[in-house]
Amino acid sequence: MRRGRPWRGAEEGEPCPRRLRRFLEPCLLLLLHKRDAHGYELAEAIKLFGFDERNPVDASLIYRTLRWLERNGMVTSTWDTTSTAGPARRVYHLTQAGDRYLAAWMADLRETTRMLTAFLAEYERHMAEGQGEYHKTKSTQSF
Amino acid sequence: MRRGRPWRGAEEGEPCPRRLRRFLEPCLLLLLHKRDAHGYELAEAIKLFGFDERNPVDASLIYRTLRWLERNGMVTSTWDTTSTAGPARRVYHLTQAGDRYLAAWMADLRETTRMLTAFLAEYERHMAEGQGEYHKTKSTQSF
DNA sequence: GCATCTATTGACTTTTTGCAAGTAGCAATA
DNA sequence: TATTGCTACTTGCAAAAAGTCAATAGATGC
Repeated sequence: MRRGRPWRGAEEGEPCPRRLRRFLEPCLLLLLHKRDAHGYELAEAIKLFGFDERNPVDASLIYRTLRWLERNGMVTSTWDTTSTAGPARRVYHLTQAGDRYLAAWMADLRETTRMLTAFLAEYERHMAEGQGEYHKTKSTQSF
Repeated sequence: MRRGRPWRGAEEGEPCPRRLRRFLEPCLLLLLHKRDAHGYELAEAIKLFGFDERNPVDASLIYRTLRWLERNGMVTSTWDTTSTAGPARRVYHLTQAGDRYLAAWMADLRETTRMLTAFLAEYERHMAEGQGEYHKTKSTQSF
């Protein structure tokens, strides 16, 4: 699988690639809310959530996250040895705790979206007001 | 200043407190786009962006981020010794590179918001469809 | 036999954040 | 004038999160 590229700082004037901390958790949980699945499969499906070629996730991070979710009772797993091809697969299953955890994550992400939207609006408002120029207001003024 | 509380994992069924990686950068840059300011002042103003009592940022992170921005040419700083009260203040000033960096951050945050909104919509869609129940679809179905 | 795809794991490193302590100037007040 | 409190900034260390890389291994097709 493709690997995540490192961020070389501000050299190219590019900000750190947008990433929400632990965002893989709600992604995996939502997929498992739909149906049971194994890691490799989830690694493919996760691309639908914006983890494509331009923003890849390392497979090991997916597996690690799944094991963390299991250790914390959010999912359970069983080995599927009747696989059609390749080695055995660890198939994950969402628990009730995982279901609640997902709901809490979603509430949190809604809040994050609200906050982000407000932040972006504030930026637009400020830029519209000052025609994109900076350090133009007196330093005694409040923000 | 108040400190950020640690996250004790999934024990309480709570997700990791919403945080965008390095989100302090665009926050500080936007404030400095408005006018020059020193760290302590920025630490107060940043609360407007959702860093309040429930979601505090450690002051040291603010100062560290400012020094990082300076090392990378996004801001410059000078000492203000004519302060009305307390010790000298390091006053930060946005550079043109910082201005561009902020613009790149904003483009990135807009993209993040789009992605997040799509993710939330997909969750709602799925929940509306299945009445909130999970593991109900056949494992042969795609996601 | 060898390459390729499927599938998972573990070790190591770096980045980012959290936490604590330290320094220090100035002002009010007891 | 000693103490407290607010302003203001810095540093070191630890922990959390993420990135990097390599290894293992079954199955299939050439």
